[in-house]
Order: sequence, then C-alpha cells, then structure tokens
Amino acid sequence: MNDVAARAQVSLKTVSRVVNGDAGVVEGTRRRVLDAISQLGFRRNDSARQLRIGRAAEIGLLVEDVGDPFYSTVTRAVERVAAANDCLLFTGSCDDDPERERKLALALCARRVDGLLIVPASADHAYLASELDSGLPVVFIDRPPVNLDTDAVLADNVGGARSAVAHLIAAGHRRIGFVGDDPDIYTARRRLLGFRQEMAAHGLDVDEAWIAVGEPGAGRLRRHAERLRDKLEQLLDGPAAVTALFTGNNRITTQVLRELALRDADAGAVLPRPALVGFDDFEFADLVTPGVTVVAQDPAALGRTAAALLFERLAGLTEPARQVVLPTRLVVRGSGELPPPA
Amino acid sequence: MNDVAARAQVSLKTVSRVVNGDAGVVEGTRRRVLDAISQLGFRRNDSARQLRIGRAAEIGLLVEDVGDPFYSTVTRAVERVAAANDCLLFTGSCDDDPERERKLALALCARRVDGLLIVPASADHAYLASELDSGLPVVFIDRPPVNLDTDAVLADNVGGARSAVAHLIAAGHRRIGFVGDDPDIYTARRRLLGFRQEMAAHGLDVDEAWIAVGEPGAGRLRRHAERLRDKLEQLLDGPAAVTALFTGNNRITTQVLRELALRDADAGAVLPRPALVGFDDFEFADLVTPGVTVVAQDPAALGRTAAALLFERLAGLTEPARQVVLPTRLVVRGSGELPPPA
DNA sequence: ATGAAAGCGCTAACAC
DNA sequence: GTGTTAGCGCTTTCAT
Repeated sequence: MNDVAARAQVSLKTVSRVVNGDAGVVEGTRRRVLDAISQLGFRRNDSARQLRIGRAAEIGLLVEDVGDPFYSTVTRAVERVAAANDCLLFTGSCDDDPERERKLALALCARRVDGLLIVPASADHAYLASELDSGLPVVFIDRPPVNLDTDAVLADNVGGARSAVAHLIAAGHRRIGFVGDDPDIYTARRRLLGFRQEMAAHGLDVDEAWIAVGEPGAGRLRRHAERLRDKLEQLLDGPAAVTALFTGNNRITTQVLRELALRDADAGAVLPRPALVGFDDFEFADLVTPGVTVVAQDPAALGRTAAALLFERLAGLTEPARQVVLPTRLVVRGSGELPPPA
Repeated sequence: MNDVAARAQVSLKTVSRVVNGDAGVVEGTRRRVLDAISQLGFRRNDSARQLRIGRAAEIGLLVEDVGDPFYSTVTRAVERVAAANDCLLFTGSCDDDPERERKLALALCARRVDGLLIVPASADHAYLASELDSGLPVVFIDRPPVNLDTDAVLADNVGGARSAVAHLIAAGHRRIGFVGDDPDIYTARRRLLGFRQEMAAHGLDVDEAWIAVGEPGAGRLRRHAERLRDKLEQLLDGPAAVTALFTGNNRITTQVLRELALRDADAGAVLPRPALVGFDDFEFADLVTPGVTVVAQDPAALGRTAAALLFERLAGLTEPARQVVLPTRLVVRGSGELPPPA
C-alpha cells in the first residue's frame, strides 16, 4: 500500500480510502491510485486488515471426517451460510481423536477465527472455556458439549431410534438386533438408548447377545468391519437369532449390507434377508434390493442451523446457550417391512 | 502479550521468547511468565505472528462441491497432507461458477495463504497470474489451468474412457450411448473424446443421437436429471437405440441407475438392462444389481499428489510447471459385461 | 539473560 | 479532499 501511495504520489491513507471505496476522494486522485494499483498488481493484505479491525471474517468447522457423506453434507451446508455472510471457512477432520480436535480447535482460536462449529470427538470441552469467556461463539453439531456451556444443534437420536424399532415391531418382529457404533460416542449411545426404550415400551426383553457395538477409538470402523462378519453370523444364525436388524449409522448400515451381499455370494443364492432399518439416509438407499428403510436425519439442516445460530451470536445475540433438536423422519423403502419368517 | 509482560514484570520480548520456546531465558523468569500466561488465559495471536513472519501456515482448496463424494474424498486427502505439514486448510465450493471461483481464490490470496489448490470452474485463469508472479504456488486438480503456467494433477480421462468403450465393444456391443456432462467442462470433454477415439479405432461410426450431454452452467445437474428420462427413452427405445451406455461421471451414473430403476417400477417388471460402464467408482457400485462396472479414478491420490506437489513448491522446488496424469482402472462388476440382446 | 526500538500492512482518529 | 500519527500483536535486530 506504501508502494502504491508512492507511485500515485498520495498518502497511504488515500490509497486505503480508494481500496475500501470510502467517500471523500476526488475522481482524479482516485484514478491515479487505481492506476498505480493495477500497475503494481497490488492486492490488500486482509490478514493485516483483520489484525487491525479485529474481525477475521473466517470461521472454523471441525467434523469427524469430511470424506463421510454425512459430514460432507454438513460441511456443504455450513459453507453456504458462511459464504452468505462473506466468511471464509476453515475445515478439519478429527477422526474421533480428542487430541486432534483439541489441537485443531486451539489452532483456529490462535488464528482468531470469528467463531467455531464443532462435531466433537473429545469427552471434555473445558479446554475451550477461556475462549468462550473471551467472547468466541462456539456451536456444537451432532453431539453436545461436555463441561462447557454453549449452543448445540442435535438430531433426535432417541426418538429416531424409537421410531425405527416401533416400525419393526409393527411389522411383527419381536427379536431385533442392534448393530451400532461405540457407545462412548454420544449419538451411538442415544440410539442404543432409544432402541432399549422402545423395546421396553412394548414389553419386549432385550437379549444382550442381540447388541453388537463397536470398539472405542480412531480406526474402530475398520476393526468393526473386520469383526462384523462373525457378529452377523451370531445375530442371524446363532442360538439367539434375531429376525430384524436396526443399524446405528450410515457407515454401519453400509457395512451390514455389504456383509449380507457377501453371505449371498458365498451361498451362491439369495438368502432370506432379515428386516433392516438403518439410522441415516444415504444416496443409494433406494437403489439396492430391497430398498433400505431408514430413519433419515437432515445433515444439511444440521449444518445450516448451527451456522445460522453462530452468525446470530456473531451479530450480538446474547441469550443463554440454546440446544436445538432436529426431528428425524422414517423413510419406508422395503427392507424394514419384511415380515419375520413364518 | 503486553499484559502478560506487565504481570510477569518482564519485557514483551521475554514473553515472546517463552511462548516460542526460545533459549536464553533463565528458569525463574520462565516460570513467572508461564504463570502470568495461564492466569490471563493468554494465547498467542497467530495472525499477528504471521503478518510479521510472512508465512500463514494455511493453504486453500477450492472444489466444485464438497458435498460430492468425489470431491469430499479429494478434500480429505488434501487435509491429511496439510495436517502433516502443520497447515490449516481453507475450503470452498465453486459450483462450477467461474465468478465464485474467482472471488474465493482472490479472497484466499488476500488472506495471504501459502498456497492454493484449485479444481477450476472458470475457463480463464489469467486472473491469478500476478499472484503466481509474486510467488504464490498454485496446483490445479482434475482440470488444467487455462492461460496460466502452473502445476496440475489430472486423471487419464481419455485413456479411461477408451478402456470403458473397449470393454463394451469386447462384450459384443456396437451401438453405444454416451451420457455425459457439459463438454465445456474439461473432464467431460476429454471423456467424450476418448469415447469417440475408441469407437473410431474399432471402425465404428458414432450416431450423434447416441450422445447426450448436459447443458452448461451451475444447476445443470438438476436440469440434466429432469431431462434424463426422455434422453434415456430415446437412447434405449428410439429409432437409434443403443445396447450399451457409457456414463461420464459418478453423478450421471447415479442418475441413470435411478432412471433405469424407475422404468422398471413403471413397467412393474425388471426390464432387460443395457450394458453400462460408468466413469468414477462409488461406494455402492458393488451393492446394486447388477454390480456397476466402472472406470475408477483415485480421488484420494489426486488430492494427495496435488497437495504434496504444493508443499514441494513451498519447500523451494523451482522446476517448470509439472503436469501429472494419474492412471484409471477398470473395475469389472457385472453391468459392463452384459451382452447385447441376441 | 534481558530489553528497547522498529516495523509487518493495515485502519481509526484526528488534523489541516 | 487529503495527510499525519498511533497502534492492532507480534518478531527482528541490535543493545546492554
């Protein structure tokens, strides 16, 4: 900006005025400055600007894994809201590693982003308290904060799970298996709770052998997949066999579908399928046979709502931490309506 | 930092030394500073730091749409490389809108990011020339730069398309339809070229009625989907009917599969399927019936390679702009091996 | 081992 | 209309 000022023979401040479109610069001067700018290929340094004005026009988003369609949809929705507010977006994946969440979140704080959206991996968010105190708005997505008083936008995990189980029971099932993620994860825990609640509400006892949950830690999904074959074998052919399955998220539903297909391939025939309802909708749910009945959340709404709330806070909203719960929707496609074997 | 210095009764510079772990601070002083830091909840302002040292430790990534599994996989791969280099990552989706690409790219430049990775939407990248001149490393992904001399990491679109068509011809097909995206898009154009080349190499004339390409502009995919039904009807039942289809990317393959399923539903029966090979692999390709034979690219490798190249440039690599072409791989699953009707 | 002064590139406040 | 000065929060250079 100094160079531009020198070349245009004006003061630095005048250049600043022109660059920012401030009024009070006569047309002739303006032209000279503009010429100098284009001759020098000058472009305002926005980080310097932000340092001065104290607003970054950047927010950060931390998810479990942008590569997962669920989170990439969340990300896309957040992006749109950010763009509408002329904000750039930092993104990062934590892989359910608390240390990585912490590191990324603090790095974003050190960058002085204007706000943070977090799908948390850790079980303690006290480390963000001082940032919150100094005015950083933070909105949690999909899972609530622990030891931290701030906004969260969640799905109705318990209600969704209950509707899935109720649907299977209505189709005549009494022995229903639950294949879910590590219950250390909030959503997985809540869905398992919903499963148990709905079974109990119908007076049905749950045999613990019907419940297959993942192990904790990053990389657990891969390990889960490796052990799924045996689990499914127990669930479908073992002494405590079930007639229906409720799968706890999109990835697990996919894994189960793949295993069922492999069983068919091994048998050289299409084996009778257990009824299946999955938590989370996915793009091909209607294109496999039978179509997969799911409890759909709206990941775009999750991201959109959280980002909108963040910008409300940024605009000065000061009410106490809000917890928004988004409804789920049962989408009937065939797999959940299969009756139990006679 | 000033506040910390005051509280610890040392100079600002000593605080800086402690914060950065510089040698030359006696243990007692260090303790005092550390205490002051934790009492005040101080955290170094990295944007101010970056302004001073001239390195942002941030890079930017622009894709067409993070919500698309192809690009979200690219994004995830870039993220990993960025994290390995202690860099934060800005992401943005351009929706194939040149204006949006330009705006986002320039906003990132104004933030003085250390480098840029771009899946371009525009057809002219001269606007980045001055940034390049002032030393900003830029690597294009998936589509090459136009009017700009910089690195690019691409897939072998022509070769991949040719392998798909060759595969269909080997299965006995002579009349093959091409359903692709807007040929204004580099990848779509190259894949159509590969289609034509391979047909020609086998001495097969291409009836232009066999070629269905999308319209230009953002939102074209939705419009494409709406018109796909009629196009497919012409392609499969019209006077110039084909016996096989080559679909130009993951989204179009999905749309075609959905339309074929709808035709079955309308007919109340499983109609005979045309053979089908799709460009791009996707998660459910093996779970639909029949399994979808695809020409698989490796989106993770695309992102990883591009990011690695960017960091090589950042580390000082000065050789001329490099163009890396990644191979594709034909994955046989059933749909591409269906023979033509007798 | 510690500190003072200058400056990264910009904007705010107040001249003139 | 335009310019001057100070300072955002940090690092660099050079003293002490």
